[in-house]
Amino acid sequence: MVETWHEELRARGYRVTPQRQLVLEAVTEMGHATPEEICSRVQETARGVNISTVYRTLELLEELGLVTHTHLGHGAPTYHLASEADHVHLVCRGCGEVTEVAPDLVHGLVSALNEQLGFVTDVRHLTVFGRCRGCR
Amino acid sequence: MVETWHEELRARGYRVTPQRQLVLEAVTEMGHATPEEICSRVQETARGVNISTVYRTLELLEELGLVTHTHLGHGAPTYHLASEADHVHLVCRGCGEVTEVAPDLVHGLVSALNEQLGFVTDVRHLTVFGRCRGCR
DNA sequence: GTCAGTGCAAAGCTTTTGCAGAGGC
DNA sequence: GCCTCTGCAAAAGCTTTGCACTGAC
Repeated sequence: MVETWHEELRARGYRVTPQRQLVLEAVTEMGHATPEEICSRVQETARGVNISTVYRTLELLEELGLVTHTHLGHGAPTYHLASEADHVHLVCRGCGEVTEVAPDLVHGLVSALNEQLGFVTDVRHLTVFGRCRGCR
Repeated sequence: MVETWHEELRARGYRVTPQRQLVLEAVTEMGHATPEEICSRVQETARGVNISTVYRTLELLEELGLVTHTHLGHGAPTYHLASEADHVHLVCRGCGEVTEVAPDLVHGLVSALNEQLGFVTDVRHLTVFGRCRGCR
């Protein structure tokens, strides 16, 4: 799977740049990260990289289907690799902890929405708020 | 249930003001609305009301348990009455339409999370992204 | 009369945009 | 060499804050 996305980029008339490679690397290594965090990580390697480039790159990578984002609360969205196994996010209002759970937990919900309403759920974007065991 | 929240306010050392009454009325009438929209609505009655007052009031009303908010995507959160029947939000990525569905659709999910992980779901804050029938 | 609440203006934070120069192809 | 991408700076969108005046009690 080495760098096949380079071809994908070129095929669509986009260019392969160091910034784009670094952003994708950062997302790969960090798992869940905000644009700000990704930018900091990238800047450890290439100091000049601008936050607006990170935003533009994330938008591009998302369009290509390489990354996705989720809203885990008020603030900034977090990005992670689209190729990671699907998972649902649990966010605890007490301690703020984010847990990933297997998507089969929501399978019933997804089927019901599809059958009853024709609504196709984007499972990767699903975030459940509540309170974890320790914070009740 | 007429104005029992007035007592609640006073009991906690807060005051009952026209602005607070108008904001609560607006939320009641509008269902799902952003702070901006609520402000506009309030200003139809009382022109001088400031957006920062709306923010401060919503925060207070939420603390009192009278209203809740949900994030329906990138932009501003939307507020609605906490006393409204619980419901889950479906947001279509195609047309942006927001649909409310009965919470029993997610009952299986909620039970599973509670039994398997001890996680208590805040159903009112649950938003499901995807594509509606017309936008597939 | 006291002190919480308000309006106003300014600042804060995240994200987007315009533009000239840099660099991938 | 062409044209996309980048950095920079400025603007835009949403929310918060400081402060003096207003008004609920």
